[in-house]
Amino acid sequence: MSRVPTGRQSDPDGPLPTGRATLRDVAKLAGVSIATASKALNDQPQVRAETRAKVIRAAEQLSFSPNTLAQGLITQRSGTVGLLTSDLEGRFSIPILMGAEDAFGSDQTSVFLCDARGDNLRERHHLRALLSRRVDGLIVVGARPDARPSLGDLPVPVIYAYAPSADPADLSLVTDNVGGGRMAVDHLIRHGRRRIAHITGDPSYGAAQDRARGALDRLAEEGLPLAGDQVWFGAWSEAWGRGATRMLLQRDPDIDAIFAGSDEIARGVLDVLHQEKLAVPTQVAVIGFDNWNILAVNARPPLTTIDMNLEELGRLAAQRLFAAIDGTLGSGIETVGPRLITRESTAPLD
Amino acid sequence: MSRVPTGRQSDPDGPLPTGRATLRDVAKLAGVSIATASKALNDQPQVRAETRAKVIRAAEQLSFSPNTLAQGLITQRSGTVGLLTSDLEGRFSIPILMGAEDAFGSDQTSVFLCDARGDNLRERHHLRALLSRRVDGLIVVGARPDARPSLGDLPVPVIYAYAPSADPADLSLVTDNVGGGRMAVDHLIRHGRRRIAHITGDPSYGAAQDRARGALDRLAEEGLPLAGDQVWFGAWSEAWGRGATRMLLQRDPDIDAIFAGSDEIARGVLDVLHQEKLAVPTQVAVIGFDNWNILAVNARPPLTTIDMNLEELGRLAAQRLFAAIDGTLGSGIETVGPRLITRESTAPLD
DNA sequence: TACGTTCCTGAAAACCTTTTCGGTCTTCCG
DNA sequence: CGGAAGACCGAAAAGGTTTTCAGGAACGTA
Repeated sequence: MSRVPTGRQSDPDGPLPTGRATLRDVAKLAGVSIATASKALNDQPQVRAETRAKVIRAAEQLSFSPNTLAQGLITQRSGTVGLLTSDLEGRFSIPILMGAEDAFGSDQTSVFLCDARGDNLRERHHLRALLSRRVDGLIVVGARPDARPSLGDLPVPVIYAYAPSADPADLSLVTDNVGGGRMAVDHLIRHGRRRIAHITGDPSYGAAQDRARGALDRLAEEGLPLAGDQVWFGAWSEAWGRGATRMLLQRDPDIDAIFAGSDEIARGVLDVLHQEKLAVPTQVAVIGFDNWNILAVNARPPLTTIDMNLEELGRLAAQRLFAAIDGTLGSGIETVGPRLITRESTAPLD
Repeated sequence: MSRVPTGRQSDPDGPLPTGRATLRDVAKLAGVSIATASKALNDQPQVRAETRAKVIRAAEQLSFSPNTLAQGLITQRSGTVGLLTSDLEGRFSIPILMGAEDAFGSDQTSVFLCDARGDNLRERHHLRALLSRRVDGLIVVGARPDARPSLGDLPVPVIYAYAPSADPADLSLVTDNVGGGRMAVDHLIRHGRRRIAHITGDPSYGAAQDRARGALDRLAEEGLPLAGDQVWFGAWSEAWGRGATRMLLQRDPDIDAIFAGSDEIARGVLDVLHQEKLAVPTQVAVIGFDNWNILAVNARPPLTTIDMNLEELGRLAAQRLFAAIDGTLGSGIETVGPRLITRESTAPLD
C-alpha cells in the first residue's frame, strides 16, 4: 500500500520525482485550490477524505515532491544543519558524522559537510556560507581533543564535539579520556597484571595527559607502581611504539602488561614484543586506545582496546542540537563514556 | 579594506551575521528601495556609486547575509549538490568527498552528505530528500569498485564515482586498476626485479582482477614469468597477506619482489618477510596499493604503493557535474590514472 | 421558509530575494 | 528655452509553499 509524500516526510515506495511538478500542478489536476492541496498532503484535518484522496492521487501521478526551499522560507526552518570539521581525513570526524547523520532522520534533516582543513579563514568562509543557507544548527568537530576558540554568538545553536570550546558558555561534548585510561588499567588489573607500563603519544595533547592520569589514578587505588618508572610520552606513531617498547624492556624486562595510548602505538609495541619473543598475551598483555578497526582487528593477536564511542557522541550532539533548535541550549562540557573492546591481546594470567 | 557580502559571494573579513537582517531592513536603513539595495549589493551597473556605498554601509551595520533559500527559489538553483555514498567508514569516499568539496568553492556550492550504509531503501530515502531539497546535482560513490545499479532518470545530473553505473548511458568516473597493476610491476622491473609474485584480495572484486591483469600484461611484455606460479587471490586482510606469503615462500623461495593488491595485504607480507629474515627491500621488494597513509607510512620499512588519486577523482566529478548543470552530461566510463608513491620498501637491486 | 450550525473550500498574505519595466530627474544639444 | 537622451531609482511580479480567514454549501430545526 503506497502513500504519497506528505509534507516533510516521504514514501520510499513511491516513484522518484522525474519532473518538476509544483503544488499548483497537483491542485489543478485534482481540481482543487492550492491551499486545499497543501492541506490534503499535510494531513491537516479540515479536508474531506474524498478530496484528500483525489489530491493524493494527483500528487502520485505527477510524482510531486514539495520544494523544501519554499517550505523553509515560510516556516523559517531549513531542515538542515552544518557539520564543520577540521580533519576529515582524520578518523575522528567520520564516526561522529555518522552518528549525527543517524540521529537526524534522513527526511527530517540533512547535513551540510564542510571541511576547514585546519585553516581559520576557510572556517569563516564555510561558516558564512552555512549561515547564509540558514542552517538550523551547527556541529563543530575539532581536529584534536583540546579546547578550541569559540565561534562566538551566532543566530543558531552550536555544539562543539570532540574538541571542546574554550568558552564555557558554549555547549561541548567530549570523550572521557580520564575514564578511558582508568578503564584500560582496570581491565589489566582484573586480569591479574601487576607490572603495567604506559606508552603514549604527544604530551602536548590533553588526551595523552588525561589518559595517563586515569591510568595512574587506577594504579594508585590498587597500590601498584607504574612499571617502567614513567609515562612514556612521545609521538602518535608505530615507530614511537617500537622505540619506547625497546627502551622500556631494557629498563624493566619484567613487565606483564603495556597500556598503549593509541592503537597505532600498540601496533609498534606488538611488533617489538614479537621480535623479543615475548608472547602476547601470555607473557605480556597489550591494550590499545581508539578501536581503529583496520589496526586493531588486523593486529597479531587482535587488539583489545578502548573505544571512545564517537558515534554515540555524534548521535548525542545531534539530539542536543535538535532539542536546542526549539528550546534553549545548555552550556558547559558533557562527556561520553568509553567502552572496552575485548579481543585477544589481553587475557587472564594463569 | 572590507567589502560587503555580494550575492553568492561573501567576505571572510566581515563580521559574522549575528541577527537575521533582511534586505528590506538594509534598504530601509539606507533609505532606498529593496530593488536598489539588491542591485547595489550584487554589483549591478544601474546604481550610482554613492548610493551603492550607502547600501553597503547599511548592510555591514546589520551584518546582512542574503537568504540563500530565497535566492534559490528565484534563480531555480539551490547551489547545493548531494553526495550519496555507501561506505562512509570505508576509506574511499572520504578522499573523493574532499576532492569534490575542494572543487566546488565553499561559497558557491555546498555539499549534502548522505550515507546509505549499503541499504537500498535508505538510499532511496536519501535520494528523495535530496531531490526535495532541489540539489543541482548528485555524486554517487559506490562501496566497491564494481558496477552498481543506475538510479535511472532524474531531474538533475548524476555522476557515478568509484563504482561505475551499470547503465552505459550514465557518466561514471573510476580509477584505472589495470593501469595501477601495470604501474606497480613496471616499477619493480625498472628496479631490476625479475622474480615478481602477486598476492591480492577477494577475486570477486573487479579491482582485484584488473590489477592482476595489468600486472600480468606488463610481465608478459617483458617476457617474465609470474613468480609463485599463480596470482594469490584471497581476502583484503593482513592475515591473508601473511598466510599467502608463507605459502608463496614455500613454493618459490627465490622471489625478489611481491606486488600486494592492497596496503593491508602488504603489511601482512612485510610481517612474514621479517619473520623469515628476508631483508626488505634488499632481498625482497614490496609494493602495495591504495596509499592508505596510516598503514603505508608506518610500515617497516615505509611502503611504496600505488595511489588511486581519489581526490583527483572527486575533483573531476565535481567539475563534470558543474559543467553538466548548465550544459548536458556526457556518458560512458572515464578513468583517472593512478600515481606511484615511492617509499623505502622498493629500491634498486645492486 | 428562514435561520443558525457545521463542514469544506478558496483567495490572499507572507516568507525573501531577483529582475523587468516604467517613471523621474538631470544633462546636454540645438 | 524646448526637447531628447541618458542615468538612476522604485513598483511589482515571480518563485513555491503554508496558513489565516472569510465565504459557500449542506443540513437540521423552528
